[in-house]
Amino acid sequence: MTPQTSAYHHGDLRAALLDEAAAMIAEGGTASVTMRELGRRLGVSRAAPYRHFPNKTALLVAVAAGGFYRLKERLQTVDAAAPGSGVEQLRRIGEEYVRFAIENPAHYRLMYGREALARQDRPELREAANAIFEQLVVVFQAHQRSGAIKRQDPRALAYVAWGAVHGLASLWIEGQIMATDDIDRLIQQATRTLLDGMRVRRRRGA
Amino acid sequence: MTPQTSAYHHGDLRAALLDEAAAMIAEGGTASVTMRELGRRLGVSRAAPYRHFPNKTALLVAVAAGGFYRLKERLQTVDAAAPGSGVEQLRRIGEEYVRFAIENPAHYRLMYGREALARQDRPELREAANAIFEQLVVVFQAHQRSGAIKRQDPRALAYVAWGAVHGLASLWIEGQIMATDDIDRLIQQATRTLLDGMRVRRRRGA
DNA sequence: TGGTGTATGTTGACAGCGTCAACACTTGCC
DNA sequence: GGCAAGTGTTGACGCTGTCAACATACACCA
Repeated sequence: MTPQTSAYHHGDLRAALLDEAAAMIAEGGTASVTMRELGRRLGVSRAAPYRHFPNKTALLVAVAAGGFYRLKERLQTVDAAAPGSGVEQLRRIGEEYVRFAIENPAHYRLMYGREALARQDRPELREAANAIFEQLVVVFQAHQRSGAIKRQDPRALAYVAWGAVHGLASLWIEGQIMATDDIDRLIQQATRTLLDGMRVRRRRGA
Repeated sequence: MTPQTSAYHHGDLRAALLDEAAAMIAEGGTASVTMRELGRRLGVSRAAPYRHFPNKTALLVAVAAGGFYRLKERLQTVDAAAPGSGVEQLRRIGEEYVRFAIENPAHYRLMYGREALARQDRPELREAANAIFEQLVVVFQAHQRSGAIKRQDPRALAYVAWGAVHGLASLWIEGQIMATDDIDRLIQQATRTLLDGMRVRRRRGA
Protein backbone atom coordinates (compact mmCIF):
# COMPACT_ATOMS: atom_id res chain seq x y z
CA MET A 1 0.00 0.00 0.00
CA THR A 2 2.51 2.57 1.17
CA PRO A 3 5.01 3.23 -1.59
CA GLN A 4 8.41 1.87 -0.71
CA THR A 5 11.54 2.05 -2.72
CA SER A 6 13.93 -0.84 -3.04
CA ALA A 7 16.47 -1.39 -5.71
CA TYR A 8 14.22 -3.91 -7.34
CA HIS A 9 10.66 -2.89 -6.61
CA HIS A 10 9.58 0.56 -7.57
CA GLY A 11 6.90 1.05 -4.98
CA ASP A 12 4.03 2.56 -6.90
CA LEU A 13 4.87 2.10 -10.52
CA ARG A 14 1.29 2.22 -11.71
CA ALA A 15 0.68 5.72 -10.47
CA ALA A 16 4.13 6.82 -11.60
CA LEU A 17 3.37 5.54 -15.10
CA LEU A 18 0.15 7.50 -15.29
CA ASP A 19 1.86 10.67 -14.07
CA GLU A 20 4.83 10.33 -16.35
CA ALA A 21 2.68 9.50 -19.36
CA ALA A 22 0.57 12.58 -18.71
CA ALA A 23 3.73 14.67 -18.47
CA MET A 24 5.04 13.27 -21.72
CA ILE A 25 1.73 13.97 -23.43
CA ALA A 26 1.83 17.56 -22.24
CA GLU A 27 5.41 17.95 -23.39
CA GLY A 28 5.48 16.20 -26.71
CA GLY A 29 2.01 14.94 -27.56
CA THR A 30 0.55 11.49 -27.29
CA ALA A 31 2.70 10.18 -30.12
CA SER A 32 5.78 10.81 -28.01
CA VAL A 33 4.64 8.35 -25.37
CA THR A 34 6.50 5.10 -25.63
CA MET A 35 6.47 2.14 -23.30
CA ARG A 36 10.23 1.94 -23.51
CA GLU A 37 10.74 5.64 -22.86
CA LEU A 38 8.38 5.45 -19.92
CA GLY A 39 10.51 2.69 -18.48
CA ARG A 40 13.66 4.68 -19.10
CA ARG A 41 12.31 7.78 -17.38
CA LEU A 42 11.13 5.85 -14.36
CA GLY A 43 14.27 3.78 -14.09
CA VAL A 44 12.60 0.47 -14.80
CA SER A 45 12.85 -1.92 -17.70
CA ARG A 46 10.86 -1.64 -20.88
CA ALA A 47 8.55 -4.50 -19.95
CA ALA A 48 7.81 -3.35 -16.41
CA PRO A 49 4.77 -1.28 -17.46
CA TYR A 50 3.18 -4.48 -18.71
CA ARG A 51 2.83 -5.67 -15.10
CA HIS A 52 0.33 -2.85 -14.59
CA PHE A 53 -1.30 -2.38 -17.98
CA PRO A 54 -2.01 -5.12 -20.50
CA ASN A 55 -0.86 -2.89 -23.35
CA LYS A 56 -0.08 0.66 -24.34
CA THR A 57 -3.64 1.46 -25.33
CA ALA A 58 -4.91 0.51 -21.88
CA LEU A 59 -2.40 2.86 -20.31
CA LEU A 60 -3.44 5.73 -22.58
CA VAL A 61 -7.09 5.03 -21.90
CA ALA A 62 -6.38 5.29 -18.18
CA VAL A 63 -4.62 8.61 -18.71
CA ALA A 64 -7.52 9.90 -20.80
CA ALA A 65 -10.00 8.77 -18.16
CA GLY A 66 -8.06 10.78 -15.60
CA GLY A 67 -8.54 13.81 -17.81
CA PHE A 68 -12.30 13.32 -17.88
CA TYR A 69 -12.29 13.01 -14.13
CA ARG A 70 -10.46 16.31 -13.69
CA LEU A 71 -12.68 18.05 -16.23
CA LYS A 72 -15.79 16.86 -14.49
CA GLU A 73 -14.53 18.13 -11.17
CA ARG A 74 -13.82 21.57 -12.60
CA LEU A 75 -17.23 21.84 -14.17
CA GLN A 76 -18.90 20.74 -10.95
CA THR A 77 -17.07 23.46 -9.07
CA VAL A 78 -18.38 26.09 -11.46
CA ASP A 79 -21.80 24.55 -11.27
CA ALA A 80 -21.88 24.76 -7.49
CA ALA A 81 -20.23 28.17 -7.18
CA ALA A 82 -22.88 30.06 -9.08
CA PRO A 83 -25.99 30.03 -6.93
CA GLY A 84 -29.09 31.33 -8.56
CA SER A 85 -27.32 33.26 -11.25
CA GLY A 86 -29.69 32.23 -13.97
CA VAL A 87 -28.48 31.33 -17.41
CA GLU A 88 -25.17 33.01 -16.62
CA GLN A 89 -24.32 29.72 -14.97
CA LEU A 90 -24.57 27.96 -18.31
CA ARG A 91 -22.22 30.44 -19.86
CA ARG A 92 -19.70 30.00 -17.10
CA ILE A 93 -19.79 26.23 -17.50
CA GLY A 94 -19.16 26.53 -21.20
CA GLU A 95 -16.29 28.91 -20.69
CA GLU A 96 -14.68 26.72 -18.07
CA TYR A 97 -14.95 23.77 -20.43
CA VAL A 98 -13.09 25.53 -23.20
CA ARG A 99 -10.54 26.84 -20.74
CA PHE A 100 -9.74 23.32 -19.58
CA ALA A 101 -9.24 22.17 -23.15
CA ILE A 102 -6.96 25.08 -23.98
CA GLU A 103 -4.89 24.60 -20.86
CA ASN A 104 -4.41 20.89 -21.57
CA PRO A 105 -4.44 20.67 -25.35
CA ALA A 106 -2.66 17.37 -25.86
CA HIS A 107 -4.51 15.72 -23.05
CA TYR A 108 -7.82 16.97 -24.39
CA ARG A 109 -6.95 15.67 -27.81
CA LEU A 110 -6.23 12.28 -26.35
CA MET A 111 -9.52 12.25 -24.48
CA TYR A 112 -11.54 12.68 -27.64
CA GLY A 113 -9.26 11.32 -30.32
CA ARG A 114 -10.18 7.68 -30.55
CA GLU A 115 -7.69 7.27 -33.35
CA ALA A 116 -4.78 7.46 -30.93
CA LEU A 117 -6.53 4.83 -28.88
CA ALA A 118 -6.19 2.15 -31.49
CA ARG A 119 -9.48 3.04 -33.07
CA GLN A 120 -11.47 0.67 -30.97
CA ASP A 121 -14.53 1.65 -29.12
CA ARG A 122 -13.58 2.39 -25.54
CA PRO A 123 -16.78 2.18 -23.51
CA GLU A 124 -15.16 3.53 -20.36
CA LEU A 125 -14.20 6.73 -22.13
CA ARG A 126 -17.56 7.12 -23.75
CA GLU A 127 -19.04 6.67 -20.31
CA ALA A 128 -16.73 9.21 -18.73
CA ALA A 129 -17.60 11.79 -21.36
CA ASN A 130 -21.25 10.91 -21.07
CA ALA A 131 -21.24 11.52 -17.33
CA ILE A 132 -20.22 15.11 -18.02
CA PHE A 133 -22.92 15.37 -20.65
CA GLU A 134 -25.61 14.10 -18.31
CA GLN A 135 -24.57 16.71 -15.80
CA LEU A 136 -25.10 19.34 -18.44
CA VAL A 137 -28.53 17.96 -19.27
CA VAL A 138 -29.56 18.39 -15.66
CA VAL A 139 -28.51 22.03 -15.67
CA PHE A 140 -30.49 22.65 -18.85
CA GLN A 141 -33.55 21.01 -17.36
CA ALA A 142 -33.32 23.24 -14.33
CA HIS A 143 -33.24 26.35 -16.46
CA GLN A 144 -36.12 25.07 -18.51
CA ARG A 145 -38.17 24.68 -15.35
CA SER A 146 -37.30 28.21 -14.32
CA GLY A 147 -38.57 29.36 -17.69
CA ALA A 148 -35.31 30.80 -18.97
CA ILE A 149 -34.59 28.19 -21.63
CA LYS A 150 -36.81 26.99 -24.44
CA ARG A 151 -38.74 23.82 -23.78
CA GLN A 152 -37.12 21.67 -26.43
CA ASP A 153 -35.64 18.24 -25.80
CA PRO A 154 -33.03 19.09 -23.16
CA ARG A 155 -30.69 16.40 -24.43
CA ALA A 156 -30.70 17.92 -27.87
CA LEU A 157 -29.99 21.33 -26.39
CA ALA A 158 -27.14 19.88 -24.38
CA TYR A 159 -25.67 18.20 -27.45
CA VAL A 160 -25.74 21.44 -29.36
CA ALA A 161 -24.07 23.29 -26.50
CA TRP A 162 -21.49 20.57 -25.96
CA GLY A 163 -20.75 20.46 -29.66
CA ALA A 164 -20.25 24.21 -29.79
CA VAL A 165 -17.74 24.39 -26.95
CA HIS A 166 -16.00 21.19 -28.02
CA GLY A 167 -15.71 22.48 -31.55
CA LEU A 168 -14.37 25.85 -30.55
CA ALA A 169 -11.84 24.21 -28.24
CA SER A 170 -10.77 21.76 -30.93
CA LEU A 171 -10.32 24.44 -33.56
CA TRP A 172 -8.23 26.47 -31.15
CA ILE A 173 -6.12 23.50 -30.14
CA GLU A 174 -5.41 22.60 -33.74
CA GLY A 175 -4.22 26.14 -34.39
CA GLN A 176 -7.13 26.84 -36.68
CA ILE A 177 -8.36 30.00 -35.03
CA MET A 178 -6.20 32.93 -36.02
CA ALA A 179 -6.57 36.65 -36.13
CA THR A 180 -8.25 36.48 -32.77
CA ASP A 181 -5.62 36.71 -30.12
CA ASP A 182 -8.34 37.17 -27.58
CA ILE A 183 -9.77 33.70 -27.33
CA ASP A 184 -11.65 34.66 -24.18
CA ARG A 185 -13.75 37.16 -26.08
CA LEU A 186 -14.52 34.55 -28.71
CA ILE A 187 -15.59 32.04 -26.11
CA GLN A 188 -17.86 34.61 -24.53
CA GLN A 189 -19.39 35.45 -27.86
CA ALA A 190 -20.00 31.80 -28.62
CA THR A 191 -21.73 31.05 -25.36
CA ARG A 192 -23.75 34.27 -25.63
CA THR A 193 -24.89 33.48 -29.15
CA LEU A 194 -25.88 29.97 -28.17
CA LEU A 195 -27.85 31.12 -25.16
CA ASP A 196 -29.55 33.76 -27.25
CA GLY A 197 -30.73 31.02 -29.55
CA MET A 198 -31.97 28.91 -26.66
CA ARG A 199 -33.48 31.56 -24.47
CA VAL A 200 -37.17 32.09 -24.19
CA ARG A 201 -38.04 35.40 -25.82
CA ARG A 202 -40.24 37.77 -23.91
CA ARG A 203 -42.42 40.16 -25.81
CA ARG A 204 -41.15 43.66 -25.75
CA GLY A 205 -42.84 45.63 -23.04
CA ALA A 206 -44.40 42.56 -21.53
CA MET B 1 2.01 12.13 -68.59
CA THR B 2 -0.44 9.49 -69.68
CA PRO B 3 -0.39 6.62 -67.24
CA GLN B 4 1.19 3.56 -68.75
CA THR B 5 1.76 0.21 -67.17
CA SER B 6 4.95 -1.72 -67.60
CA ALA B 7 6.32 -4.43 -65.39
CA TYR B 8 8.72 -1.99 -63.85
CA HIS B 9 7.12 1.42 -63.95
CA HIS B 10 3.75 1.79 -62.42
CA GLY B 11 2.53 4.65 -64.54
CA ASP B 12 0.94 6.97 -62.03
CA LEU B 13 2.04 5.76 -58.66
CA ARG B 14 1.61 9.09 -56.96
CA ALA B 15 -2.10 9.27 -57.66
CA ALA B 16 -2.52 5.58 -56.91
CA LEU B 17 -0.86 6.09 -53.53
CA LEU B 18 -3.22 8.90 -52.64
CA ASP B 19 -6.25 6.87 -53.69
CA GLU B 20 -5.16 3.74 -51.92
CA ALA B 21 -4.23 5.60 -48.77
CA ALA B 22 -7.65 7.25 -48.74
CA ALA B 23 -9.26 3.85 -49.17
CA MET B 24 -7.24 2.38 -46.32
CA ILE B 25 -8.16 5.30 -44.09
CA ALA B 26 -11.83 4.77 -44.85
CA GLU B 27 -11.52 1.06 -44.18
CA GLY B 28 -9.34 0.89 -41.13
CA GLY B 29 -8.50 4.38 -39.96
CA THR B 30 -5.37 6.40 -40.44
CA ALA B 31 -3.39 4.17 -38.10
CA SER B 32 -3.85 1.29 -40.53
CA VAL B 33 -1.97 3.13 -43.27
CA THR B 34 1.52 1.81 -43.69
CA MET B 35 4.08 2.62 -46.32
CA ARG B 36 4.86 -1.05 -46.69
CA GLU B 37 1.22 -2.09 -46.94
CA LEU B 38 0.64 0.62 -49.53
CA GLY B 39 3.45 -0.85 -51.56
CA ARG B 40 2.04 -4.33 -51.19
CA ARG B 41 -1.44 -3.30 -52.30
CA LEU B 42 -0.15 -1.45 -55.31
CA GLY B 43 2.29 -4.14 -56.30
CA VAL B 44 5.39 -2.06 -55.76
CA SER B 45 8.16 -2.26 -53.26
CA ARG B 46 8.08 -0.77 -49.81
CA ALA B 47 10.39 2.08 -50.74
CA ALA B 48 8.65 3.06 -53.95
CA PRO B 49 6.35 5.55 -52.24
CA TYR B 50 9.43 7.48 -51.15
CA ARG B 51 10.01 8.47 -54.78
CA HIS B 52 6.81 10.51 -54.58
CA PHE B 53 6.62 11.63 -50.96
CA PRO B 54 9.56 12.46 -48.73
CA ASN B 55 7.95 10.61 -45.83
CA LYS B 56 4.74 9.14 -44.52
CA THR B 57 3.57 12.38 -42.95
CA ALA B 58 3.84 14.19 -46.27
CA LEU B 59 1.67 11.54 -47.89
CA LEU B 60 -0.96 11.81 -45.17
CA VAL B 61 -0.89 15.59 -45.41
CA ALA B 62 -1.57 15.30 -49.14
CA VAL B 63 -4.50 12.98 -48.48
CA ALA B 64 -5.88 15.35 -45.89
CA ALA B 65 -5.49 18.28 -48.25
CA GLY B 66 -7.52 16.35 -50.80
CA GLY B 67 -10.26 16.08 -48.22
CA PHE B 68 -10.31 19.82 -47.70
CA TYR B 69 -10.52 20.31 -51.43
CA ARG B 70 -13.53 18.01 -51.74
CA LEU B 71 -15.20 19.63 -48.75
CA LYS B 72 -14.73 23.08 -50.17
CA GLU B 73 -16.24 22.01 -53.46
CA ARG B 74 -19.30 20.58 -51.74
CA LEU B 75 -19.87 23.70 -49.73
CA GLN B 76 -19.46 25.88 -52.79
CA THR B 77 -22.11 23.87 -54.58
CA VAL B 78 -24.57 24.45 -51.76
CA ASP B 79 -23.58 28.07 -51.67
CA ALA B 80 -24.30 28.53 -55.37
CA ALA B 81 -27.45 26.41 -55.49
CA ALA B 82 -29.40 28.50 -53.04
CA PRO B 83 -30.11 31.78 -54.76
CA GLY B 84 -31.62 34.44 -52.60
CA SER B 85 -32.90 32.07 -49.98
CA GLY B 86 -31.85 34.24 -47.09
CA VAL B 87 -30.36 32.80 -43.96
CA GLU B 88 -31.62 29.38 -44.99
CA GLN B 89 -28.51 29.27 -47.10
CA LEU B 90 -26.35 29.42 -43.97
CA ARG B 91 -28.25 26.54 -42.47
CA ARG B 92 -27.80 24.45 -45.57
CA ILE B 93 -24.08 25.11 -45.60
CA GLY B 94 -23.79 24.01 -41.99
CA GLU B 95 -25.77 20.88 -42.63
CA GLU B 96 -23.73 19.97 -45.66
CA TYR B 97 -20.57 20.44 -43.63
CA VAL B 98 -21.65 17.99 -40.96
CA ARG B 99 -22.89 15.56 -43.58
CA PHE B 100 -19.49 15.49 -45.23
CA ALA B 101 -17.81 14.76 -41.93
CA ILE B 102 -20.21 11.96 -41.09
CA GLU B 103 -19.85 10.38 -44.49
CA ASN B 104 -16.06 10.43 -44.27
CA PRO B 105 -15.35 10.05 -40.58
CA ALA B 106 -11.79 8.78 -40.69
CA HIS B 107 -10.82 11.19 -43.42
CA TYR B 108 -12.33 14.08 -41.51
CA ARG B 109 -10.46 13.04 -38.40
CA LEU B 110 -7.22 13.05 -40.32
CA MET B 111 -7.96 16.49 -41.72
CA TYR B 112 -8.22 18.03 -38.29
CA GLY B 113 -6.18 15.70 -36.11
CA ARG B 114 -2.73 17.21 -36.21
CA GLU B 115 -1.59 14.48 -33.83
CA ALA B 116 -1.69 11.87 -36.58
CA LEU B 117 0.35 14.25 -38.68
CA ALA B 118 3.38 14.04 -36.44
CA ARG B 119 2.21 16.92 -34.33
CA GLN B 120 3.97 19.51 -36.43
CA ASP B 121 2.34 22.58 -37.71
CA ARG B 122 1.24 21.96 -41.28
CA PRO B 123 0.72 25.36 -42.86
CA GLU B 124 -0.78 23.92 -46.02
CA LEU B 125 -3.55 22.26 -44.03
CA ARG B 126 -4.20 25.31 -41.95
CA GLU B 127 -4.44 27.24 -45.20
CA ALA B 128 -6.81 24.72 -46.76
CA ALA B 129 -9.10 24.87 -43.74
CA ASN B 130 -8.79 28.62 -43.64
CA ALA B 131 -9.91 28.93 -47.25
CA ILE B 132 -13.18 27.28 -46.29
CA PHE B 133 -13.46 29.56 -43.31
CA GLU B 134 -12.93 32.68 -45.41
CA GLN B 135 -15.67 31.53 -47.73
CA LEU B 136 -17.96 31.32 -44.74
CA VAL B 137 -17.00 34.80 -43.63
CA VAL B 138 -18.06 36.16 -47.00
CA VAL B 139 -21.46 34.55 -46.71
CA PHE B 140 -21.94 36.00 -43.26
CA GLN B 141 -20.98 39.45 -44.51
CA ALA B 142 -23.53 39.20 -47.27
CA HIS B 143 -26.30 38.37 -44.83
CA GLN B 144 -25.18 41.16 -42.57
CA ARG B 145 -25.51 43.60 -45.43
CA SER B 146 -28.98 42.30 -46.18
CA GLY B 147 -29.86 42.99 -42.57
CA ALA B 148 -30.61 39.40 -41.58
CA ILE B 149 -27.61 38.81 -39.34
CA LYS B 150 -26.37 40.86 -36.41
CA ARG B 151 -23.64 43.33 -37.18
CA GLN B 152 -20.94 41.81 -35.03
CA ASP B 153 -17.45 40.99 -36.22
CA PRO B 154 -18.23 38.57 -39.08
CA ARG B 155 -15.09 36.58 -38.44
CA ALA B 156 -16.13 35.96 -34.87
CA LEU B 157 -19.56 34.87 -36.05
CA ALA B 158 -17.99 32.55 -38.57
CA TYR B 159 -15.72 31.02 -35.94
CA VAL B 160 -18.66 30.35 -33.67
CA ALA B 161 -20.60 28.74 -36.49
CA TRP B 162 -17.63 26.71 -37.68
CA GLY B 163 -16.91 25.58 -34.15
CA ALA B 164 -20.49 24.47 -33.66
CA VAL B 165 -20.69 22.31 -36.77
CA HIS B 166 -17.17 21.00 -36.33
CA GLY B 167 -17.90 20.09 -32.74
CA LEU B 168 -21.14 18.34 -33.53
CA ALA B 169 -19.48 16.40 -36.33
CA SER B 170 -16.56 15.44 -34.10
CA LEU B 171 -18.75 14.26 -31.27
CA TRP B 172 -20.76 12.18 -33.68
CA ILE B 173 -17.69 10.69 -35.31
CA GLU B 174 -16.20 9.73 -31.96
CA GLY B 175 -19.41 7.93 -31.08
CA GLN B 176 -20.21 10.38 -28.35
CA ILE B 177 -23.72 11.26 -29.44
CA MET B 178 -26.14 8.56 -28.42
CA ALA B 179 -29.83 8.28 -27.86
CA THR B 180 -30.35 10.36 -30.95
CA ASP B 181 -30.62 8.05 -33.89
CA ASP B 182 -31.79 10.95 -35.95
CA ILE B 183 -28.60 12.93 -36.42
CA ASP B 184 -30.23 14.99 -39.15
CA ARG B 185 -32.73 16.42 -36.73
CA LEU B 186 -29.94 17.29 -34.32
CA ILE B 187 -27.98 19.04 -37.03
CA GLN B 188 -31.03 21.04 -37.99
CA GLN B 189 -31.65 22.01 -34.42
CA ALA B 190 -28.05 23.11 -33.99
CA THR B 191 -28.02 25.31 -37.06
CA ARG B 192 -31.42 26.73 -36.18
CA THR B 193 -30.34 27.56 -32.63
CA LEU B 194 -27.19 29.22 -33.87
CA LEU B 195 -28.99 31.32 -36.43
CA ASP B 196 -31.58 32.31 -33.86
CA GLY B 197 -28.75 33.65 -31.76
CA MET B 198 -27.25 35.53 -34.67
CA ARG B 199 -30.35 36.84 -36.35
CA VAL B 200 -31.50 40.39 -36.09
CA ARG B 201 -34.70 40.50 -34.08
CA ARG B 202 -37.55 42.45 -35.49
CA ARG B 203 -40.06 43.99 -33.19
CA ARG B 204 -43.29 42.17 -33.10
CA GLY B 205 -45.76 43.81 -35.38
CA ALA B 206 -43.19 46.05 -37.00
C1' DT C 1 19.08 5.90 -84.59
C1' DG C 2 21.74 5.82 -80.78
C1' DG C 3 23.16 7.55 -76.30
C1' DT C 4 22.57 9.52 -72.14
C1' DG C 5 20.57 11.89 -68.01
C1' DT C 6 16.76 11.61 -65.07
C1' DA C 7 12.78 9.72 -63.12
C1' DT C 8 11.25 5.81 -61.03
C1' DG C 9 11.53 1.30 -58.80
C1' DT C 10 14.17 -2.51 -55.94
C1' DT C 11 16.81 -4.65 -52.33
C1' DG C 12 19.52 -4.66 -48.06
C1' DA C 13 20.10 -2.70 -43.82
C1' DC C 14 19.27 -0.23 -39.40
C1' DA C 15 17.20 1.43 -35.30
C1' DG C 16 13.02 1.91 -32.72
C1' DC C 17 8.70 0.15 -31.49
C1' DG C 18 5.01 -3.09 -28.91
C1' DT C 19 4.78 -7.31 -26.98
C1' DC C 20 5.58 -12.07 -25.28
C1' DA C 21 8.00 -15.92 -22.85
C1' DA C 22 11.19 -17.27 -19.58
C1' DC C 23 13.55 -16.17 -15.69
C1' DA C 24 14.69 -13.50 -11.06
C1' DC C 25 13.92 -11.17 -7.03
C1' DT C 26 11.03 -9.71 -3.02
C1' DT C 27 7.33 -9.44 -0.23
C1' DG C 28 3.56 -11.08 2.51
C1' DC C 29 1.38 -14.71 4.59
C1' DC C 30 0.56 -19.55 6.70
C1' DG D 1 10.89 -21.02 7.51
C1' DG D 2 8.86 -21.84 3.29
C1' DC D 3 6.12 -20.86 -0.43
C1' DA D 4 2.93 -18.42 -3.63
C1' DA D 5 1.96 -14.25 -5.69
C1' DG D 6 3.39 -9.88 -7.18
C1' DT D 7 6.68 -7.28 -9.50
C1' DG D 8 10.77 -6.47 -12.36
C1' DT D 9 14.41 -8.11 -16.02
C1' DT D 10 16.31 -9.91 -20.23
C1' DG D 11 16.09 -12.03 -24.81
C1' DA D 12 13.63 -12.40 -28.80
C1' DC D 13 10.23 -11.61 -32.61
C1' DG D 14 7.99 -9.22 -36.19
C1' DC D 15 6.52 -4.93 -37.43
C1' DT D 16 7.47 -0.16 -38.72
C1' DG D 17 9.78 4.22 -41.24
C1' DT D 18 13.60 5.38 -43.65
C1' DC D 19 18.15 5.56 -46.00
C1' DA D 20 21.90 4.14 -49.26
C1' DA D 21 23.22 1.67 -53.15
C1' DC D 22 21.86 -0.26 -57.13
C1' DA D 23 18.72 -1.30 -61.41
C1' DT D 24 15.67 -0.21 -64.98
C1' DA D 25 12.96 2.46 -68.17
C1' DC D 26 11.72 6.64 -70.33
C1' DA D 27 12.38 11.15 -72.63
C1' DC D 28 14.91 13.78 -75.29
C1' DC D 29 18.64 15.40 -78.07
C1' DA D 30 22.65 14.70 -81.43
